[in-house]
Amino acid sequence: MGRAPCCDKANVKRGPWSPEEDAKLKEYMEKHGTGGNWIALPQKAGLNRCGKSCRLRWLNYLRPNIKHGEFSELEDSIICTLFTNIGSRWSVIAAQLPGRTDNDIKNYWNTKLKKKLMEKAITGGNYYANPNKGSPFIDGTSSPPSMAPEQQHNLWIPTQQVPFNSSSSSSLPATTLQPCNPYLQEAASCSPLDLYSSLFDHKQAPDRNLQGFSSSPYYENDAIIGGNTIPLYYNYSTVAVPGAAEDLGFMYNPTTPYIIDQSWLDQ
DNA sequence: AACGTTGCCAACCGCAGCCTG
DNA sequence: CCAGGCTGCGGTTGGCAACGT
Repeated sequence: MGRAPCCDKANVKRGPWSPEEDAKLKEYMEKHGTGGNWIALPQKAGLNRCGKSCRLRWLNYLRPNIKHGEFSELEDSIICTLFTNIGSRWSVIAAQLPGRTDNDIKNYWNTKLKKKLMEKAITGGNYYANPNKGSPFIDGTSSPPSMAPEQQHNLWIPTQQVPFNSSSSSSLPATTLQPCNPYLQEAASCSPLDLYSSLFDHKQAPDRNLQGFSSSPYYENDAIIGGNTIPLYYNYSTVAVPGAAEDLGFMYNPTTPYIIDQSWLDQ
């Protein structure tokens, strides 16, 4: 037996809300709240809408203190860092940004922020050397190597967190790697297991302590989410780079998710 | 001016997990 | 313990506006 529908879809209004409907819902909510039952609410409020639709409209648009409009640099930073750490858990991310809804953040990420990061990645301004580790680059400089256009398609952004600090890769969820270069957009994907294996095997690093999010003087602010402490502004991760003398520490720019240079993996 | 394309965002959908009887 | 109902979540879609040709 299938699930009973939450409402009679054929007989409820769908699509954009009218100002009158908004006013009815707002008035009802301000007087009575949900009463613990969204399904029954539309009838009580005199709305010909599905309860789920009412809930969504209230949470994303009508409830007090909703912030609309441009996201600040700080908000960008928080979204990017949390996305890097916990993936697309928009409700958790929204909980850190007062006045923003998960839907807003999701839309903002999908339409603007992700693109912004991709472009930033191409410019090479995406990561910094850890001064305590010396230069991470073969040529001894502290800046990332400049990338020729033909190399640029080798940058990838995982669509969700790649847990470097996990000892077991068997339970990793499927993920897609998106090319950073928006102009090439080559079809590409790999499982996190592949990526994880690459990081270990190709760097001959199983005995090395690849760690993410260790305590670090670079953390300026932490967020406590689900009992875990997550650095809000910087991630510090140790990876082994072919050709380098030792494992290298990178500080990732606060507005940059993991950037995996495919050329590292192919050596 | 007309048409096609792209970007944006509100809203919908289906699923998982929680709650309750 | 179990089944059904409800809520919350994240992915996806539809439609409108802006932009490009």
